[in-house]
Amino acid sequence: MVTIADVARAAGVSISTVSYVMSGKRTISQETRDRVAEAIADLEYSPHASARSLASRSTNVIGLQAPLRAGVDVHVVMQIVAGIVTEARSLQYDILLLTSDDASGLSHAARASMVDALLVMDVESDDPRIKTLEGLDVPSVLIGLPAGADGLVCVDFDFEAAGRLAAHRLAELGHRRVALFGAPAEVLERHTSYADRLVRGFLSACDELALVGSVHACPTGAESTQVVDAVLAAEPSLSGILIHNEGALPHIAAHLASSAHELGVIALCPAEIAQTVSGLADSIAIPAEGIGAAAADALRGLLAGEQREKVVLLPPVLASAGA
Amino acid sequence: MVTIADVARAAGVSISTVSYVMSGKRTISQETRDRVAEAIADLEYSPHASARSLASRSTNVIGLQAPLRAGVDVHVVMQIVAGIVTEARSLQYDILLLTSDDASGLSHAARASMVDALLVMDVESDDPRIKTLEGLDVPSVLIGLPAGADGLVCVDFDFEAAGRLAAHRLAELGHRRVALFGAPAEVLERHTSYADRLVRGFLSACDELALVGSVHACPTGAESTQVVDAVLAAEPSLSGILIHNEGALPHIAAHLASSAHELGVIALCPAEIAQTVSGLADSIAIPAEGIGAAAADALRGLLAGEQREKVVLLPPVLASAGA
DNA sequence: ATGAAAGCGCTAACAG
DNA sequence: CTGTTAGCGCTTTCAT
Repeated sequence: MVTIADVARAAGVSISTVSYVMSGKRTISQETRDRVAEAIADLEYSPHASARSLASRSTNVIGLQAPLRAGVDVHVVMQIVAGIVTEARSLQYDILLLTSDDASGLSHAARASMVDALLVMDVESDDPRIKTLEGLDVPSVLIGLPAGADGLVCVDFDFEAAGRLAAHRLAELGHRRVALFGAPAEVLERHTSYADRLVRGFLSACDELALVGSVHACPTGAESTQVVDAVLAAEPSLSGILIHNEGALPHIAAHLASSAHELGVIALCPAEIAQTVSGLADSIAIPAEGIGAAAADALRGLLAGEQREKVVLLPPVLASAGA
Repeated sequence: MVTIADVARAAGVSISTVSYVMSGKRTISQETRDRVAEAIADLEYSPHASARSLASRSTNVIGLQAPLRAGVDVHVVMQIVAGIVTEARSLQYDILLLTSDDASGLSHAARASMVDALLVMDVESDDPRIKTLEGLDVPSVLIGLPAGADGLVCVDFDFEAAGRLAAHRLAELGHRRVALFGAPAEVLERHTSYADRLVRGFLSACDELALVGSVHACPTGAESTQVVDAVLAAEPSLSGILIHNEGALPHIAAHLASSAHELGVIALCPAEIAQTVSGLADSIAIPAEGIGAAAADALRGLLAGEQREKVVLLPPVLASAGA
């Protein structure tokens, strides 16, 4: 392997000069800088990451805990990760995908100095990882907005506002009886932060608007249409619905299109998903990639020691459906 | 931070003893081992990953290049990654998600000694990363089966056999004119390894069976039904199809269910996806998580210096559709 | 503007 | 069975 000593020798300078050329932390004569740069290029030198982080006490790596389990909307997760990765690359950070998804995985990564910061996805309303994170000496950002994370930076889409927005829009379209078809039961039962907040926003707005609103867990896939049919059977005057479930959306949309019911449908999902479905009244886009980018940027801010707001919520925007 | 010296002091032994207790590379008396273990637990010691890898010349990290771009089947990608992560955890490896998706990202990770091995997904039939990988001194595994990767270990689902299997099954069901509705055009145009192989297997089997077979790129979403309609219009006697496109599958299935055409449909997708769709004749499961696990295991084999076959292809299995 | 050298925390000889 | 110590490759004081 090529070491900094090889580069120094090739360039006819000392080791520290090579180091300073790379870091820019010292003024170096143009001539020397060129010779070093040339040697680096010639030898295809890349500094040994571990040696560097041992000496500098920083890794340029962000630890990421991402949900790979079932029930989550995979497009959303992938896009958030893509956003994180893209932003991280521009900041010269790499992403360590933690292979353990509990609190101990986080503290291990931190104590072993594997990461400069931690990014935690799929946060539950009352998440045990929160107190662990608060006790660590590496900065962290949550994607989600759990209860009692006062000390931590949280970034997410504003699902509560999205729920309210959807209810308002349904009311505006003249619907009086409305329903939210949401995440699969396992996600709701875990009290995943975003699902809880969406429900809260939707129902509270229904209350204020004197709408009759209900919430239904919704399985992924064709089964979802049975849930919809059951709800419609029980409440025939239901006329407007909000769907927050990627996997169910196309099935429900197709089902309603070929059925007698005239339902106003709002979809809450990434814009690209909404585009692939026809028959929607409106949609509210989940800016998934933006969430990831915002989270990575918040982390950059923390790492740079900036003073930041603790909570960043991306606002929902109503879009008329393409069809 | 807690260092090995702290542990040694607390346990009343030398630092090398602590090191050997952790690695098990030396026989240590039970008593000493217990004292050290206790000190480690008390102090919540985790060895500094960089210091360890600098000294030991290994990182216990696998570098992963995963496709986060559009067009790929996100479920498949997520499940493959989940398989990799799960297997990696059991092997005590972490996953570094490389934020650059080109050849230079691979050689950088290798030269900087950031990883012990590389795992590359979304391989194209003639992929520029192949010769880069061959020149590196870290072992690597490709997920895919490109042309001319003679020196490299490749793991994948046997898409060619799957294409043949589907054609045989369609023939068996009595269809004479068949079509493959495959990945989006951008994926086919990139000559992604799996898409190429599926086409090859499907068409060659059609040939042998004297079926009239055709292949059609297929957009994701409701638009896909237009492609199907267009093909059916041009070839009304088409009676059997193979769908290899997660994002199009539910739309096409729903569309055909409410249309006059009586088509035999085989889906090629993860089993969980097939389950969510009704109206399928049969399905062939893509064992996505298994691919990831097999790839990680192949890497483990390489790292352990085992003699291994260069190509591992998971065989396709026909499943009657749940509905 | 440049060098020399002292660590960073650990592993693995080498020495009992 | 255990301890001492020389590196691993780099960053960063001190020097000059």
